[in-house]
Amino acid sequence: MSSVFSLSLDQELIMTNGVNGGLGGLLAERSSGAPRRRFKRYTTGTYIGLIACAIQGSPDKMLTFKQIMKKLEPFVFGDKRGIENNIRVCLSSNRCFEKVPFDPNYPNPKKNFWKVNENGITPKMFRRHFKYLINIFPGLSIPTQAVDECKDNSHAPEPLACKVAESKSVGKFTGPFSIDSLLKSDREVKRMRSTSLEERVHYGDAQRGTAKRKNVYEYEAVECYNPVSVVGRELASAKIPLLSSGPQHGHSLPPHITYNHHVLFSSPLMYRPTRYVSW
DNA sequence: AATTGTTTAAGAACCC
DNA sequence: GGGTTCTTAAACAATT
Repeated sequence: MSSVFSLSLDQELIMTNGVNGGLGGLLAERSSGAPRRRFKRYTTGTYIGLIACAIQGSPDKMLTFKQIMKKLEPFVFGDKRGIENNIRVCLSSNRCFEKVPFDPNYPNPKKNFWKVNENGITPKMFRRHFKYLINIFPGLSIPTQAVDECKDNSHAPEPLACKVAESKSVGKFTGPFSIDSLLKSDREVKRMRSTSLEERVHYGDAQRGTAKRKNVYEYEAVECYNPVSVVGRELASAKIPLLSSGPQHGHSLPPHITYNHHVLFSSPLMYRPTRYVSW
């Protein structure tokens, strides 16, 4: 079975800063012996988002490091080794990426698939690394029907489903994990939840490894109170329609909208068909 | 030797 | 402005 994961060099997925453009900018060449390069933060994309998209665009939702590099190859210019290093750092230091043994019977620490661990995606990470998907997914911002029945929202984990029901918003979903909320300031979101959420399970570090991380995610963990993907829950509770049959702005949702958080990454429609990369 | 993964650290951009 | 987050570089270990 083959799958086509399309990436467009000139659209929102790829970082644009008007200078270098695309990964050619983010992944700029480093001249040997030169002082540490000043990097330009790109507004709409990061390594994490890109890697996640590459992985989720694969048929099995997991790739080896080599396969990841292969997927991103068209966007890699210049110092390939440095870029590989950066991607490795990203993979091994972020909890949103998870290793899967190449062969479970013979686990090998150096031979793994990498997959996206949605449990490791916090709202903050979502905003930072995936928010550009909002522009690609009209369904994430369209008015939605009120989600007023917990029992019918069987695809969504209970805690959020009930929270959504509490909000009873007609027209637009405004729950704590609504896209709007996700795009609001963390402070606002935390204030919204502070009165209703009691015990939260600490997630540990969203990133692994470095010393400077050790106290970083203390408060961020507050946003993850259930071992279920925050992103997935958000989409579930908002009953995001599949893009292929999604409603237009101002239209009501079709009756049989099912929760499929994989749409976040898997739909080929998330990319404009400007340039395709197949694998 | 090459590849893969982990860890540390510094600097810069981002966010509150 | 200060804390946080991301990018980059580099060293190192383990494995192929």
